Amino acid sequence: MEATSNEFLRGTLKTIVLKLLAEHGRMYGYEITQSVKDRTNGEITLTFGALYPVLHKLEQEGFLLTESEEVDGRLRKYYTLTPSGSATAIQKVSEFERFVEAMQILLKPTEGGLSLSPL
Amino acid sequence: MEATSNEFLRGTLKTIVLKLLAEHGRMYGYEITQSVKDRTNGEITLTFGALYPVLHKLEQEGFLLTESEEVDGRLRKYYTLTPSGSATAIQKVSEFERFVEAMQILLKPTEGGLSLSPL
DNA sequence: ATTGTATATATAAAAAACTTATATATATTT
DNA sequence: AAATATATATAAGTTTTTTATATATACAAT
Repeated sequence: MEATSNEFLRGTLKTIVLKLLAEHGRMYGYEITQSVKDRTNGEITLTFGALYPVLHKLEQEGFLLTESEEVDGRLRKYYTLTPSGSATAIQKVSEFERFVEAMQILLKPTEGGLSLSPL
Repeated sequence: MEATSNEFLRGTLKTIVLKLLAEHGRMYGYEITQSVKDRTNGEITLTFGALYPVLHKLEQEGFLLTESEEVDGRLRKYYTLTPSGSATAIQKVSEFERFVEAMQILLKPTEGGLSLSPL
C-alpha cells in the first residue's frame, strides 16, 4: 500500500495542520507528520520540507503560537492554535468539504457520453 | 454563492480536465471552463491562465490530441484523449477518490480532544 | 566502537503550479 | 459606440512544494 506522489495534497496542507491542532490541542512538527501517516495508513505523508515552512507561515499569520520545550535533551517546538487559528480550522475544513462535494459532481461516473465505467 | 479562492483546486486541474474529456469525448478550452462552472454552480471556476498551460502540458505528455476548427470566424481548438490519456483519466480519478477517503479520516469530527463540533 | 535507525527542527536551492495581467480578435447585444 | 460573450494565448510574478542538506541526541545492533 504505497502512498502515491499525491499532487492532491497541494493546497490541503494548512487545512490538515490546523485541523490536527484543533483536535489534539498541542503538537510538535514531527508528531504531526507521524499522526498523519499513522491515521491514513501511510496514504498521506507530509514531508518536513513542506511542513515546517507551513508551520512558520501559519505562525506569522497569527494562527499558531509556539512554546519550546526540552525533552530528552532534544528541543521540541509545540504549536497551539490561537482563537483566530481555531476559527480558521473550522472554516478550512468546511471549505474543503464543499470543494469535495463540487469535485464529486465533476468526477462521478456518468451514464451518457463516453463513460469511464460503462454499465 | 460565491466561489471561494479555492486553494484546494491546486493539484486537481489535470484530473478535472482529463475526466471531462473522458466524458464528453471532445471539448475546447472555453467549453471546459464553462462546463466546470455550470456543473458546480460556480463553486469551481477554472481560470484561462491556469487551464491553457495545463492543456498544453497534457498534450506534450501525449495524453491529448488537438484539432483546430473555425467556427463563426473564430478559431476553436478541440481536445480529445489519446488511449494513454483515457487510462490516465481513470487512474487520476481513482487516486483522487483514495486521497479524499484519507482526508476524511483526518478531517472527520472527533469525540475526544478539543472537538470542532462538540456534542 | 561504530553503524544504522528513530527522533527532532530547520533552511536553501530548485522546480512546479498557479494567479494576475495583458494581448488579440470576432459576434452579439444594449 | 460601448459592453458583453466568445475564444486562445503568453508573460511576469508569486506561492507552494520537492529535494537536498545541515545539525544533534538516543538507542539498538553488530
